Amino acid sequence: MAPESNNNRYQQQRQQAIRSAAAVFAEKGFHGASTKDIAERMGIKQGSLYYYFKSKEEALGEVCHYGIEVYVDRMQSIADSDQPFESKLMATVTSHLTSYRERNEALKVHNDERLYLPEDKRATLKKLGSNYRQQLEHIFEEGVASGVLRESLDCHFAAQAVIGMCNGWGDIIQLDIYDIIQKCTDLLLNGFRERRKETRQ
Amino acid sequence: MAPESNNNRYQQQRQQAIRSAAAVFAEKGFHGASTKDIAERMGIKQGSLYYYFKSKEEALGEVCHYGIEVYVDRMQSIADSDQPFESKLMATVTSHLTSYRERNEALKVHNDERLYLPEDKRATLKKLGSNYRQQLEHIFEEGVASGVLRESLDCHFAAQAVIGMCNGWGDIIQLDIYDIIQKCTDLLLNGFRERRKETRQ
Amino acid sequence: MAPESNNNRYQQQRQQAIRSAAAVFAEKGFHGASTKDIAERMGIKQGSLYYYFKSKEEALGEVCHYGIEVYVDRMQSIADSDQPFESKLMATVTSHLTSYRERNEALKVHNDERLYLPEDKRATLKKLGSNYRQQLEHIFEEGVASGVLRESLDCHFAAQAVIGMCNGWGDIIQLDIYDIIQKCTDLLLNGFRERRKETRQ
Amino acid sequence: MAPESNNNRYQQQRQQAIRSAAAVFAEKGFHGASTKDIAERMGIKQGSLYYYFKSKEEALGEVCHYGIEVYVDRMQSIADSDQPFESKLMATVTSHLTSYRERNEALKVHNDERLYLPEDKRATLKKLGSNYRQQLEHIFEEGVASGVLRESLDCHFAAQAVIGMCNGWGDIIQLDIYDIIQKCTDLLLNGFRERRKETRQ
DNA sequence: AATGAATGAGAGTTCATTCAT
DNA sequence: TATGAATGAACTCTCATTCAT
Repeated sequence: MAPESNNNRYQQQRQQAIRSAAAVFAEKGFHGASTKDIAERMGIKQGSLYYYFKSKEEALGEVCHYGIEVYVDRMQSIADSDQPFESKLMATVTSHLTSYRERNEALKVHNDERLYLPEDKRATLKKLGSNYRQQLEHIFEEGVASGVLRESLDCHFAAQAVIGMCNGWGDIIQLDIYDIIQKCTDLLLNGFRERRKETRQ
Repeated sequence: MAPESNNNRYQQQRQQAIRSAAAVFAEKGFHGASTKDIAERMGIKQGSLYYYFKSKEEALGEVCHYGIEVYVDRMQSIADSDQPFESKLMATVTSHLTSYRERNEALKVHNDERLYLPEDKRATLKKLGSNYRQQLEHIFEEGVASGVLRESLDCHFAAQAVIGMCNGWGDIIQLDIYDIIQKCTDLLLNGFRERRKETRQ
Repeated sequence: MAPESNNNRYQQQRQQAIRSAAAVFAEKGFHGASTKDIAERMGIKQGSLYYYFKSKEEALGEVCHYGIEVYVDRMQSIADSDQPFESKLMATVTSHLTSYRERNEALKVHNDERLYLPEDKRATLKKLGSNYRQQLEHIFEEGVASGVLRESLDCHFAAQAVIGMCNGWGDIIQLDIYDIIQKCTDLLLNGFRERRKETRQ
Repeated sequence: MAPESNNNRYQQQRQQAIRSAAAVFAEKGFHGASTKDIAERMGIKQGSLYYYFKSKEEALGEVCHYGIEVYVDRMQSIADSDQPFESKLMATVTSHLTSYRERNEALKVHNDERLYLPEDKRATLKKLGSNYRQQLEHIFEEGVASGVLRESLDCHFAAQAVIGMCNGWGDIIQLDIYDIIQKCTDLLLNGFRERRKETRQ
């Protein structure tokens, strides 16, 4: 039934389906959303959805994957680049915040609803996610090594804090994103305290 | 049928019901949880729940309210106190993180599931939440006024960032909470950057 | 939900449900019958059926069990009795044919639809069924030992043949059952019996 | 669209389709089997089945017909032959049991699933079936007339008994079929035969 | 001659809710 | 105060069937 090939029409429609599911799951949550909602948003009938997914759960899986993949890929290329620490940090924040904007729905679904996935799918996603956190940790370690960051920094904590803070802006999309990026980066580097003597750099 | 207020036994049982609902909603989400689940956790039968709530939605409302109320109250008393800024900040972080731990379930429900509430209930909760953020903003404003924080600080941003970062630790109950409090406060005040010349404290 | 106890009303209704399911499964087959059919025959609404069964499959299991239990019990008591072989044979045929009449529907369901049961339930029923066949075989062995039947008789074959022949009358309930019993017994007896000079009776 | 008859390739494919349907219906029952199952077994896609059948029900009709036709034809030629009674009986048992083996699936479907056919199709099949029974009855009548069987024999009963007994062996394909034929015939013969002084064989 | 895509009806199942007791 | 019983609406999912290509 479900063609494996590069059948173009099918793949396009399936992508459509994933985006529709993302939107609906983001709005109502996995259990709150019905397959009818998804199909309607896509402009097909409920039963037809099953031509593209073999279950609602599969749809959730696809959405989550779709939501996190770019997000992770970008971090990879940031980590691989050889900018100085400050640039990498800002690039990370930017990536995180703009990914959120572009694929907002799918990423939100990944963050909030992935727990309804079966164990094995969740494990796959988890690997992607840890990957992300580790890369970020590594960036911090480099920052410490290069002397930009304090010796005593708990890099694991730092990575988690960045992620948390960025996720906190998820809903508030209507703000000036570049302003927030700026301010976040500044906060992470310098904190809020009044700077004494001369300032850095 | 539903006794008016100060029948004591009734109020106790109702409180029980709210806590059970909190636990179940936190674990499975609002739509993923059934009234039977809630009743069972409470040790009564499904139908009997309706003696305490007139609908599942009402239960959600109560849980959310219960989840946020102490949280807000504490912020109030922190704001009203006259400690220096640094203390207030740490108190806030502490409050946020320990509220999360104590009423973890209800607070989690508030954060993740309140969107399923009808408009009016949601508005009430939102007011409480904004209240919280405003108080926090005000604390930052005092910090600026007292010279501890930089003149240029965007206090709205700052408040939001604190909330986001703290919320990011929600699931990670098994960590040393006082360590995290310490590190969060430090991050907010000083950032991660290597400190030059002399540091304060 | 489903009370275990000797709650009388519940048990009665459940029995009703089993009988309704038997009738409907017998008429339309397991897959051809719908839970709505069953509920309607019982005079309740479809959803209410699930108060008595947790799945359609469970209903099938109960019907099959109900169908075969008396059938097997009777064979037990025939085997345990100490009538001569001829009487036991006739009693068996009588039991088989009248069980079929009384619980016709449930027994038919057992014979035709039990393959849709999950492995474990089917195993339980199979044990009951083999039990039946073995008892019957044993009766034939006694017949041989007592000299009533020919030495060379394949008792396993004989038992199977009796069962097959009796089952063949399942649909044709409107006949004179005692006539058929008579004729079956006669057919079987004179086929298996050691041939003497002149015949008895 | 559907080509009229003697297009050869079409007829071959259609025959294929019938056999596939037989196999699938036999395994899962009419309602338990899907058109997709049938198509898959045939190596075509679901929708293409409708080039050969205009409905699933038509497929069932064809299978049932296919299942019973040889079965009946053989009985015809046995009845028409002029062997002695004993030979005809054994031929009948042999035919019944081996038809079952050869066309096992289609015949099984005829026996178990024909009830899902619409009234008129079922009537057609019933006529074929009665035909069979009547021919068999007639053979018994000849047996009585020729003095091989007892005067008092109920030939209708006898025919039914033979059919029942033979059908009882339907599932048990793995046995030595010639042994069963032998034993069945012996059982039947010596049961029905007029009892003489000495026995034959 | 065959297929991919879609459909609509109906299936089994769950569940919030009601209510007499 | 609590429950057993029932309900009806909604849900996920399956499937026979159609039809343009």
